[in-house]
Amino acid sequence: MRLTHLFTKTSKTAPGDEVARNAQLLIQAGFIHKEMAGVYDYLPLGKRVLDNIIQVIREEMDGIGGNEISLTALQQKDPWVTSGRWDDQVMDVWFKTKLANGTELGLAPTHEEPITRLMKSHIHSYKDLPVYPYQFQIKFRNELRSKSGLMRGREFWMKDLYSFSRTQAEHDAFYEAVSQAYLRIYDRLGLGELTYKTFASGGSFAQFSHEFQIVSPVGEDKIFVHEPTRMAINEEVYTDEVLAQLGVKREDLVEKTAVEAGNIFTLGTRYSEPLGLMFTDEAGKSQPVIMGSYGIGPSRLMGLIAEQFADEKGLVWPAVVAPALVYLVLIGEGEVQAEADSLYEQLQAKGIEVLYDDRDERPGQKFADSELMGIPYRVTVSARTQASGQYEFYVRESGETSPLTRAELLAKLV
RNA sequence: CGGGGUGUGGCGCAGUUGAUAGCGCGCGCGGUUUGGGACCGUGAGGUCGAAGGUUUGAGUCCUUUCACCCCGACCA
Repeated sequence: MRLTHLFTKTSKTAPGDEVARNAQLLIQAGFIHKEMAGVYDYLPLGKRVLDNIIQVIREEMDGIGGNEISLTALQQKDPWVTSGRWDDQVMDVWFKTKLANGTELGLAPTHEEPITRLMKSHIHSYKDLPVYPYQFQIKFRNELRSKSGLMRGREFWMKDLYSFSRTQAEHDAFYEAVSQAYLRIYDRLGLGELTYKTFASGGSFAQFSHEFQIVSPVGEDKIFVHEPTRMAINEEVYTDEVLAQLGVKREDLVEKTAVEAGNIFTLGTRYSEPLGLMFTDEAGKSQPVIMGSYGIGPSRLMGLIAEQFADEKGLVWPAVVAPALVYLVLIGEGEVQAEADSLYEQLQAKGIEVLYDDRDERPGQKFADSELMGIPYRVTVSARTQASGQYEFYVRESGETSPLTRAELLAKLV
């Protein structure tokens, strides 16, 4: 993309009403725009980052047999009444609204009820199982207090996967497959070293659920990490009984602050039973489907990655999620511009995402913007580089600069 | 929802014991510049969050209210 085609602007100053580093930088660099507390618009560059995160998750979900769908945000009251979760005392984050005729509706904070009801049209026999629908969707949660920029919004992106299995063993195997896929996701996003699969409270059908906690000073959760096994325990289940059960000793655990970036739940028949999602087994007997739900918040991950890798100059995106791989700086006009144009075309033709700074701006402004935006690599084309026959290649993360010919540059990027 | 803080051009801010608003950035125009956020000149842009009140006079004082941020309680 040419920057002359990009409508967003960077700002020299951080917004005064944000304290969270992720929100400050993302707004300053023009990635997002705040509508209200906990509600943000994604602008072109921010949308790319979000989409890149989503794509990594999508690939991993498809890899374990997921079927991508898109459910509605508007929710009919009935299935939620049936499950017992329409009550504001039970589900205290509801946004509720009404049809013109007065019928009550809700804005989905999660999707167990509708997906369970929906699957009744498609699951009848053991031959129809197991299945794993998932989606990326904006969830609505009326939090008492939103905070920390993208980390905790009232409207946020979520990947929610639901599993429908015949037996507990079949469920357990898939649960483990999701767990492995999640670890691969955090790894690919550059967060692997910081991620701990964490034991958390489970519910009626399992003693534990598992959270994927990413160690970060801006976290809201306290976890106790067992480094040798890279396992952790959320403080909510940090008891002597649990420690004994998991075979770890208190003195081997280190307390850390972390951000919950994903969680996986065994639901058992919590929803299938009341909503009547049954299948006929091999013996011709009707059985409730065994379910699980598996969430990851792509928007929270975006905030976390922004926060985690930023430095004093601005954002620093890992290449997989960056809005572009290369920031191409043009300094000059005429032949120099023709050279930059041709490089831009060639990189694009090779499938490399490039932000081409073809604006009529001072070099300093272009350099500063490339750093604020956190694009992994910067290539400068100027009269100087024309004369030497080598571009200036700059790595955002390390700050290192080196001269490269076009062939060398292509070899490095492709 | 309890406690604390903040609302003044697009952004960041100043505004004294009350006298009808200013600075920087950004933006328009003219010119000089062109490898680290240039410079000179000139201009546009604000019912001071909202409503009510006190006063000859309110950005400033009083009341109510809305919004935003932080801490706490609660959550992907």
